[in-house]
Parts: sequence; C-alpha cells; structure tokens
Amino acid sequence: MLELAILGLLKEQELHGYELKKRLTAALGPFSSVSFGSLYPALARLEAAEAVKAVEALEAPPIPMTGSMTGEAAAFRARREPKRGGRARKVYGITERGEKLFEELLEADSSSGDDDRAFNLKLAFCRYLPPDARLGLLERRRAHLVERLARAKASIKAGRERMDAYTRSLMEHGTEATERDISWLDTLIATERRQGGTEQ
Amino acid sequence: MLELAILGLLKEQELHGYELKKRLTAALGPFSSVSFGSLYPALARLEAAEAVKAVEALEAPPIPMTGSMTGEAAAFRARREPKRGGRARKVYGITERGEKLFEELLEADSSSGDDDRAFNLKLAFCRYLPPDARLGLLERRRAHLVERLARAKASIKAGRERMDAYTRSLMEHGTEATERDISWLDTLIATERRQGGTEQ
DNA sequence: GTTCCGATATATCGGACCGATAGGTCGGAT
DNA sequence: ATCCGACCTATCGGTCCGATATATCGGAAC
Repeated sequence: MLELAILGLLKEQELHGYELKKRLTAALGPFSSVSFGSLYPALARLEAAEAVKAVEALEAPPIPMTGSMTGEAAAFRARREPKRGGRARKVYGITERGEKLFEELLEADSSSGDDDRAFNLKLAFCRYLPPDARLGLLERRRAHLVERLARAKASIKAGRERMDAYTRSLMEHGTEATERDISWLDTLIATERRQGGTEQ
Repeated sequence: MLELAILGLLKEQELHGYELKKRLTAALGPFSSVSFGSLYPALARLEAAEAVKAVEALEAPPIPMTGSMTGEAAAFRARREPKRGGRARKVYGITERGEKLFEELLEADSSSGDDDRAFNLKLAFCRYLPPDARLGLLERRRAHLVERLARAKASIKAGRERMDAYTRSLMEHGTEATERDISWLDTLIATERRQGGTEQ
C-alpha cells in the first residue's frame, strides 16, 4: 500500500527518499507516520518492478542556460537545494509502468487487511480517478463501515454484562466514531453526486 | 502487543488457540481482527518464555465424579464441548512468569509505534491496574492525542492551498475525531478521579 | 453409502511494515 | 577544535498479516 503513496507523489514531481518521507508524513499524517524502514524497501521494490527509475540528481526541469554558467548555475543550485549537506541524493521518477501500477492500485478492491490506512491513502489521490470510480470507492467504503458497525453493535449486545466499564465505554466510543465516519462519507458522496451531474 | 491480550485472557481462564482467537476478535474487535498467523507464533513465543504452559486438554476444573461415568461424563463433555470435531486441542494456561510479564506489559510506556491498538488493548485490561497507574495511562494517552492534534492542525494550516478538497476533508475529519477522542478521555479521567477519591 | 462441505483446530510461509541503528557528509554553535 | 544536529541512504530483527497446508469430525446432498 505504500507503493500507492510513493507513486502518487512521484506522479507530480521527481523526488528523493528523504523528501518523499517528509511529504508523506506531512500529507497523510501525522497520524500513522511512514518510516525509512518501509520507505526504502518499497522504493527498491518499485525500482525492481521498473515502476520507478533513478534519474540524475537534478530535480528541476532542464533549463537551457546560455552564457557563463559559473555564477548563475551556482545560484540556481543554491535556490533549489538549500543547505545541501550530506550524502548524495537518489532522485526517483515514475515510469509508464509506474503510472499503470498506480491506477491498478487505486482501483483495486483492497477489501482485505489494511483498510483504514488504504482508504485514506486512496482518498488522498482519488482526484486521479474518473468520477464513477470515485463514487464506487466511497460507496464500498461506506458499505464496509456499515457492516463493521453492525458487527460491533451485535458484539456489544451479546457481551453486555460480561464486559467491565472500560471495555464497554471503549466499544461504545468506537461505534460512535464509526457512525460519524459513515455520515462524513455521506456528505462526501452527496457532494460527489452533485458535482457528477447527469449519470446515476 | 498481542502477548498482552493473550495473557489477559488466559489470566481469567485456560483456553486453546482457536477459542482465544474468537474471544479476541469478539472483545477487541471486530475492528482490527487477530489472525492465526500472529496468534500461534505469539503463543509459541510465550511458551518459549515460559509465560504460558500447555496443560491437559481439560478446560473444566477437575470435578470429582462419583458413580458411573458412562452417562454423565458424556453429557458433561457434550455440554462443555459442543460439536467437538476436528484436531486435538492444545489448551494453554498462564504461569507465574506470565502474570509478571502481563503486569510489565500493562505498565510499559509504549510511547512508540502501535499506539492506538496498544492503548485500546490496555484499556480493556486496565481493571488489573492500581488506580494511580490507571490514571497515568489515561493521562499519557490524552497528552499524546493533544500533541497529535496540534501537529495535525499545524499541518493543515501549512498546506491549506496545496491540498485538494478530498485531502482537506479527510484531515479535517481526522482532527475532529481526535478532538472527540480527547473529550471522551476527559470523561474517563473525570470518572476515574471521582472513584479514586482522595489521591490526585 | 459415499462424497463433499463446513466447522473445528494447529501450524507455517512469504511479505509488508516498523523502530532502531548504522552508516556517511556537511554547516554552524560552543 | 569539537561536538551537535540536519540531511540522506540503507539494513536488521522482529511483529503481524493473509494465504495456505494439514487434519478430523458431523451432517447434508445425492
């Protein structure tokens, strides 16, 4: 699932690992931070799959510079790379295979496992999805939460008197949070339908 | 962290793996289910550390049965073990080292990583904690959420116009959820203080 | 009847992710 | 002069997960 986030950011701009991490924790966080221990292996996986490619350590698009480079190039570097110190960067760019993989991951059902994380991630990048797929994502999520809520309520009802006050409070708070998640999704879905216009 | 849950359940009753899983998903879930892929290794770890011990496959306390066993024993087994079919069970019990480990895990600071999961787990078993430790747990959690909220708000403020509507809505919903978590914790803390009585 | 399905049950495997740690380079405080 | 903290890439050990393998039984289908 981290792959999706990496590809999504790389879609917009070529970046190196460290910067990628900063943007990930800034954008998707700061709940559930991303660690280097998962970022670099993920990057390596993507590179092995030829979804990303290490490019020259040259973040800015190649700007034709006429005349003497001496002063201007240095100034440019200073502007683009403030306080550059440390090890050599390894800047990655997305490939065509990467773009395809990105779309596959974004549309994938992903009914298993990670779930909350995965949905948040997808929502952050769902501007790249066609409107109907966007609606589908939201509605699948809603259905999932509704089912979770039902199971939670059944679980509470079943074990009412076996639970102590702490557990009971925890579960009730959990169901309330889920209910609010659902109504939040409802507003998103409503907005989507309003903007979607004709279809459905 | 799974160890804590296992030990907590085993503290109350000797159980085998399958039943342990059912209770875990019923008690702590059904959000964030526990899989066999983590349960059995955790059980093996605990057994290696001599925190739990495999006991005879005899869930019920030994009840002295006088007279003919034939009819009554069969009926008892049928009551205790409904629809018993399948592989032989391996019933685990907690040891003294296990009890100690349980308390250590429950009191451990755990400021790293898992966090949400870990706190929920601890809250579900915090009835075994002395009142002051209980209060400490709640207040540490509160402080953590407050810090998370502050960082989230700062993050939103910093990147306002760079975010699309989906991301913005996601983050705002997240901060609201965190705010509600905090006020929920406040009620728990207030209750705790009221019941705790004299000491701060 | 037997065959096949689903529950009961234990266990392992590969993979994702994490925290900690270890490097390695630079600018700036002390 | 020296240490501290930022920048930057990378690996290690470990936990957890989903999928899967293995095994045993009751009962439904046929």
